[in-house]
Amino acid sequence: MELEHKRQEMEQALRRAGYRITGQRKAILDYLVSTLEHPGAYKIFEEVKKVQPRLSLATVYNTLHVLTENGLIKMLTLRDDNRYESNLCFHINLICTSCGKIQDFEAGTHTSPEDVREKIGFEVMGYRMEYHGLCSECKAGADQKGESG
Amino acid sequence: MELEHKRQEMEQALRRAGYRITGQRKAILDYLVSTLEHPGAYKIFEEVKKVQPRLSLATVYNTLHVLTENGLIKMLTLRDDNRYESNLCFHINLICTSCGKIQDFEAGTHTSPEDVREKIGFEVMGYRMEYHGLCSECKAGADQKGESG
DNA sequence: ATCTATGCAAACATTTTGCAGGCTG
DNA sequence: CAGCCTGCAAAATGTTTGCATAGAT
Repeated sequence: MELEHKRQEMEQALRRAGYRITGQRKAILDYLVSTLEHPGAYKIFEEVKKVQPRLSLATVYNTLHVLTENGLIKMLTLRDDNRYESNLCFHINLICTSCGKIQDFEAGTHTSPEDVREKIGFEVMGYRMEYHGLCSECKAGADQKGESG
Repeated sequence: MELEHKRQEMEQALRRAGYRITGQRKAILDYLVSTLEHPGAYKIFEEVKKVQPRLSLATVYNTLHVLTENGLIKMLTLRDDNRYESNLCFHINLICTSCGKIQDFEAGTHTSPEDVREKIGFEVMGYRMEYHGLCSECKAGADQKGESG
């Protein structure tokens, strides 16, 4: 199964990075790769608890932290809560301002709001674009360190 | 002065919406339109307090809420805190993953990561695109209400 | 004069931390 | 078997709320 494969890859990545694979982490990975929702920490806690009844919220936070740090999942931060997604391919997050649902939309290079409306009926009212990276100052600092080593 | 003008327009908008223009709100608007930083609530509190010493944090939150609700400012939510900006023209938020600084980049229709690097030396490592609007279900609901009224 | 907005502090929700013991490798 | 990871509960952080009073219109 495709998802099973994806989870196994994530486990390998964790192992390689020196982390242990516990039942809790497995279960959290399972849930994250299988859901299309963009769950928050508490939602993850509730869902995974069905499989791991003794799970604690702190463990969820710990695991999410580890996964984020290692680039295995991404954190979306909405106005009131943090959500997580395991879909790392580039896509547009469609955020409904009415019900709060988040969908992913696979984007081509020149995807436009019209494409989104035509294909899945999502009505775009506004958008936001973020680039993450290094500002010129920080890049200069990083370059210096890199050159000297 | 341009900024003064912008603040006055925001005051008018608030007045039209039935809000009162208090010294605190004026001062907060003043600060928001004048800064290029993307301050969080506490930063705003600290800065505006220099002008309005009796200002309370709750008032800052209240005002930010009112301004956001009325579309006069936008909230950026980062991983750990919420930031605000009064720049409503479309632009790309350049978020430095090293120092956390946020800059705005005026974007054309086809701005690319290369443009950003060439023009201001920001090195793009990743990006995120969000569309905000109505999902198909919510749109259907809104249409029904609209038609029956 | 009216009624909203303020300041203060307590309430709240969410995330992090510290410690003793269990489990992975 | 060693040391990381877990669960629990308490601590820390950021935001909201309730109430009496000041202040805008």
